[in-house]
Amino acid sequence: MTLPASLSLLTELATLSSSFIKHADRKLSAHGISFAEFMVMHHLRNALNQTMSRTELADAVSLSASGITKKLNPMQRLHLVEKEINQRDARFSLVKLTPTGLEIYNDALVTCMHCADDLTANISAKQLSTVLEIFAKLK
Amino acid sequence: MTLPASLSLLTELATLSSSFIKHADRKLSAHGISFAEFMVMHHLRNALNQTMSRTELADAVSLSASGITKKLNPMQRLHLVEKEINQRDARFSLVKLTPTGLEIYNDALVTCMHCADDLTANISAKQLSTVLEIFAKLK
DNA sequence: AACTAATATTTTACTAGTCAAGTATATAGG
DNA sequence: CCTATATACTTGACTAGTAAAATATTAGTT
Repeated sequence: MTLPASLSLLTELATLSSSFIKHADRKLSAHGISFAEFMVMHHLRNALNQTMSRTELADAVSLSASGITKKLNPMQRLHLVEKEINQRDARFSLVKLTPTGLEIYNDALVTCMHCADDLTANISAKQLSTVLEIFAKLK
Repeated sequence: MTLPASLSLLTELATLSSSFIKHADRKLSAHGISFAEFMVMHHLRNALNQTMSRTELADAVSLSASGITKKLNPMQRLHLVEKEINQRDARFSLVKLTPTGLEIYNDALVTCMHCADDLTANISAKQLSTVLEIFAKLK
């Protein structure tokens, strides 16, 4: 009995990402951060004013509300990010990448790009863009 | 400054798989198992004699040696899998899917295929096989 | 056979996440 | 206004994973 290709996609996706994240984690440890922390900084870096609300950020990195709180606490202590109170609504607190955070992000980015290149070493640029197009349609 | 596509692949892969696994976890909870447990049973189901060594299994699901021990313990208590001692080398212990485990796996498989179909609803069969081909080259 | 090294697994101590309950603030309806 | 409800976040109790040390067994050398 053959299984549908869609199921293979699900299982492959899980397996691949799990091993790549572990690989990236090992490499990023040189910068003192995890891949999850890199992802937080990555989203902040590309946000307007390098600032996002905690909920936006949680969604972006697929973490729960409490998950993002617990992830950001140590990052604040290390001055990678800082909290800003929203004047209009004191319930929201905005998270902003600090200059230190930006610096570490930029260093980590180089490392992460090496990881990404290793990962994609056996596929062509065309294939890469094909996969990205298809990824955009998954959900 | 634009980032290389390879990096996007890495970040998209992480984000997609994280949200899909959460989705699958919610659906599979109806069968009393997690997606990670499903993956363990999935690999066992497709193994010769529905039996694998713990190390093989750990590699297959990207878990550490201790991770697989902790994952299998409750599965043994629920009689989803059973331990078999290898006669030739008592260090190895083989893990086998039980009849109960197989039954639950088969039910969960249906649920998981629905998840996989939802996931791939917006892409064609051709695109699906293209992605799988490319996935096979990543590493 | 006895000592060393390698392999497979488990245990221990720790980190990172979840869900549910709790807190603080804002909004809407009477 | 004031109560009810919703929203944004945090805290607490718990689960799932890791790395490193401990244990058990096998294999290789002398």
